[in-house]
Amino acid sequence: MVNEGPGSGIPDIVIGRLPIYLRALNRMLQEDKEYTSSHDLGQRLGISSAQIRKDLSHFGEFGKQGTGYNVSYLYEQIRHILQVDRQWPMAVVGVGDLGRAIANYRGFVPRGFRVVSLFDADPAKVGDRIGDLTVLSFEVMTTEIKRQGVQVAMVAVPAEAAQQVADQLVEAGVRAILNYAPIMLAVPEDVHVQYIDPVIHLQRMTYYLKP
Amino acid sequence: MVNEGPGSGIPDIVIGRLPIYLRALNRMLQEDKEYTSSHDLGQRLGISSAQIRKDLSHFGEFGKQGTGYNVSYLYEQIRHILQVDRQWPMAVVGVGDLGRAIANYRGFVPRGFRVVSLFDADPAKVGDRIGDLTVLSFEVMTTEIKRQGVQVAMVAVPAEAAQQVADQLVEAGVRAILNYAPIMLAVPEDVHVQYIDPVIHLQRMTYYLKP
DNA sequence: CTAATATTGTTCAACCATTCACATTTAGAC
DNA sequence: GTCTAAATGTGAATGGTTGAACAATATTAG
Repeated sequence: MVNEGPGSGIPDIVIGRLPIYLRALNRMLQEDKEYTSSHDLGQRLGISSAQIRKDLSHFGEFGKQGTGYNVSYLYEQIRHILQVDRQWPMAVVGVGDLGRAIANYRGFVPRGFRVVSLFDADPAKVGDRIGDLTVLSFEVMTTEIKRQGVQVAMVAVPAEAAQQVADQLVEAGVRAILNYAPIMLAVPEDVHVQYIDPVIHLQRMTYYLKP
Repeated sequence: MVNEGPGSGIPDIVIGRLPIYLRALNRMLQEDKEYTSSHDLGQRLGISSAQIRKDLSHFGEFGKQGTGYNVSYLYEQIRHILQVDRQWPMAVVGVGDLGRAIANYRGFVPRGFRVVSLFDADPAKVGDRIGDLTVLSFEVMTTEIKRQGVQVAMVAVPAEAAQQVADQLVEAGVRAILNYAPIMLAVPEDVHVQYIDPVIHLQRMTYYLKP
């Protein structure tokens, strides 16, 4: 089977696991591991081997019976499926402590992303240099994002400002937003949003922390 | 029905949505909204009203027919269920840019958590003051965590160090770990782990970003 | 070469989660 | 006081995801 592309009916939950497989495969590459199996991979990730085989089968046949999967080949295939076999320029909006940490993070580039512009509403921060980038004002955000062809943005502003920022990003052509503000964003159907709120994860765990 | 507590068979996916409901309810409180409905709440969150009613029904009957839910009452009930109607002392391990951002974040306290200690392996960082906390060395980590009764920790160290840190945390009595390092942790069954890796979220979105 | 072992891709059954639909209750209008 | 509209909580139906099992195939050992 060769089945790929959006709207082709591959469950979103399957797409959500591919990056996890990718991360594990990358680690295996670093360990100079040449072959793996669904069982091996599943062991590391706490996922059943059947599920891994089924997930991959949505996109093609990547393994060999008896042998398993060539790590480097499978890695490249999944990179291609997820479209991270290229580099996505990314904008970061909000340069507080978190925005700064994001801007300095070295982990994006090897995995398909690169921060190319920083924005903040605070005039006191505009002009600051972080790494080799200069913080820009909200006024130039739309034109700058358009100019650089940015389609992916990370939002690290206070909750109160997040929706307005998102609106401006969408207006400028951004199609994927990773939102760190603790609020749901309303965006057009064709714009993707993912959320990161550490407190949500913490609260999910305390439920189970009975004495 | 009065059904609460771990092992009582409430699906984990339901527990995972409660913090999201809580966040929306908190926002309604700020807006001085007195009543809400499953429909209203679902609208804001992009969740069906039926699902919200069913989720809540696992824990009791919190609404009134015809009227809906009293925001403040439902808020307190969910806070109680999740055990965030108290303050959990929290340790942060790894004081790079991210650890620093976490340590300075003002969003934990109003939602049930408080960072009470910081640790780093780098002797150059030990002794630094961040907010009103002093960075401590790994040597004193176990004793300090035990002394303060910390059960919740956030890990913001490089992937290579994360497993070792987790082992030490578990040894010290930590039962819930929020891991920012891009690697799966092996922990005993009764220890809970949640993961935050922004790149995972980004890669999940680029799949859909076909031209 | 043959037998034994390992592993894939896929089918099917079991399980889990979501949505539908409705009886029931409440508030508010007239 | 009665009627209408709004909303809950839940049982039944639907839809989706996971796991077990197996035929097919590759590798390795003898």
